[in-house]
Amino acid sequence: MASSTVENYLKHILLLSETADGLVPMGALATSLDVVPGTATTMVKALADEGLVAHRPRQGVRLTPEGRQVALTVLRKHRLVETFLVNVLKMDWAEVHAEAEQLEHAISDAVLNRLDALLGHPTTDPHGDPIPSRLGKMDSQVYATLATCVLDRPLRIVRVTDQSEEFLQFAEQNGLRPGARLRVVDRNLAAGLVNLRPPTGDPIPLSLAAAGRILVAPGK
Amino acid sequence: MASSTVENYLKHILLLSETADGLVPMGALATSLDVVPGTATTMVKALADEGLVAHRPRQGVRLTPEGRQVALTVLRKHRLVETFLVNVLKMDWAEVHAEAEQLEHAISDAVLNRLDALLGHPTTDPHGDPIPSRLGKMDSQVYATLATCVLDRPLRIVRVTDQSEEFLQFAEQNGLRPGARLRVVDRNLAAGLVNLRPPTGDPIPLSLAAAGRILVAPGK
DNA sequence: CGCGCTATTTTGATTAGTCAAAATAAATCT
DNA sequence: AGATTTATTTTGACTAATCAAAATAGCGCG
Repeated sequence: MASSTVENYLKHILLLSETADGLVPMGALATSLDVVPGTATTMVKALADEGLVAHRPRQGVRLTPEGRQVALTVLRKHRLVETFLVNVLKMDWAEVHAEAEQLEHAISDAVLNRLDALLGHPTTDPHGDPIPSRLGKMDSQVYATLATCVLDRPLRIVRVTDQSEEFLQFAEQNGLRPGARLRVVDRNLAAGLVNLRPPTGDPIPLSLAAAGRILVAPGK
Repeated sequence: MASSTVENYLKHILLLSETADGLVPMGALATSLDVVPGTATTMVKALADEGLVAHRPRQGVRLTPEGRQVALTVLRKHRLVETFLVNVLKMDWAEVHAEAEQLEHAISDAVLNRLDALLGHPTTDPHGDPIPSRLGKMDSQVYATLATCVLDRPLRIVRVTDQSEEFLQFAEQNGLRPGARLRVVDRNLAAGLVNLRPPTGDPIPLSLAAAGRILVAPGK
């Protein structure tokens, strides 16, 4: 059995390798795990000995197929737990991430599958993040963000990729959750601002950085 | 925050002090936690430094009020989780103990209270074990067991105090769960046997040791 | 009273995971 | 190319939790 520390390393490598080209630099991994770089190096070498990752010294680390499988299972637990906490226990979507960080290492595969059935085999969690299937398949479709999409067309929010409580609370307040419809009325690169128009109510101003964390698709 | 190791020590001390007279001997604690005695001594001294237990060298250990509060919360989490796993996820009562051993250290107070509400504030778990209240009150009524109760009177099972999967599976199979009605038809001390009569079906023979782990009350 | 048994405590080592700080390699910039 | 900056790795040390085995304390018993 992998310790929760090992599970966390693998999960973070998986998440970071979505952005980078598959090779995750040590610095990024260390930052993401909130450890000093030396710790990450040491640990990654141990993971490599166990066959869970491939380490290219001075370049970065990538998951082996076995490591990827472990990471996907952890991610599946995390996202199913979040879905449970919001849909069944009616918790606020801003607070469930921290909870799931703990629970993802404590629930067995048996509980996982019961939970999955209870929730009706969901494919995304409350933030719109895709839930890996039991076999490790995960939707990896690429979406535009509010910082990059076309202006003045009807859009549908598909995902909010920010785990911080503050941002999620703000998003909630302004109806910025998966499924919501809106348009981007304009974008000011110099000021780093985006203006959103929800179907009803006042326009919403947003920083470009924040806008980049909201993924959208063309919405009818 | 107490580590799961610390939580486990406190929980085991709490459970063992119900049987003994409050002072738990190191040997019993070590056995219960499945560590060698020296480890228990070392750890208990550390817990004493933190004010969670009082250690009487060479005699035993007891919880301080603070330690007791932590232990009761852990126990509350354990038993509410078991109840959730059986009542909501429909898992088998024989397998939930092992699951709860992990989850009891991973769920926050926020989740705990949501679960409590979802379950309707239960006072016992699926095995009949009392669930400590949010304030740390726990029913500690003393019951007779099938090894000690009167013969040939209607009884009601209130609690099954054995966590092993094998025993619980056997009990399940024979309808020996909390709420079930039965009588003890006879008891053979020499052979170490007890014979039970359920309302319908064949009599059930049981060892005295096993009978001692089923608590009963007079049943109408 | 002293002897030996048993439970407990001590001592010295080990493992997983971490940090601080020094050493090294690679990349960048004149 | 040579010098400087930046990322990574190495080294040495630390903490929490554990075990094995030796030392000790208490107890009961002859």
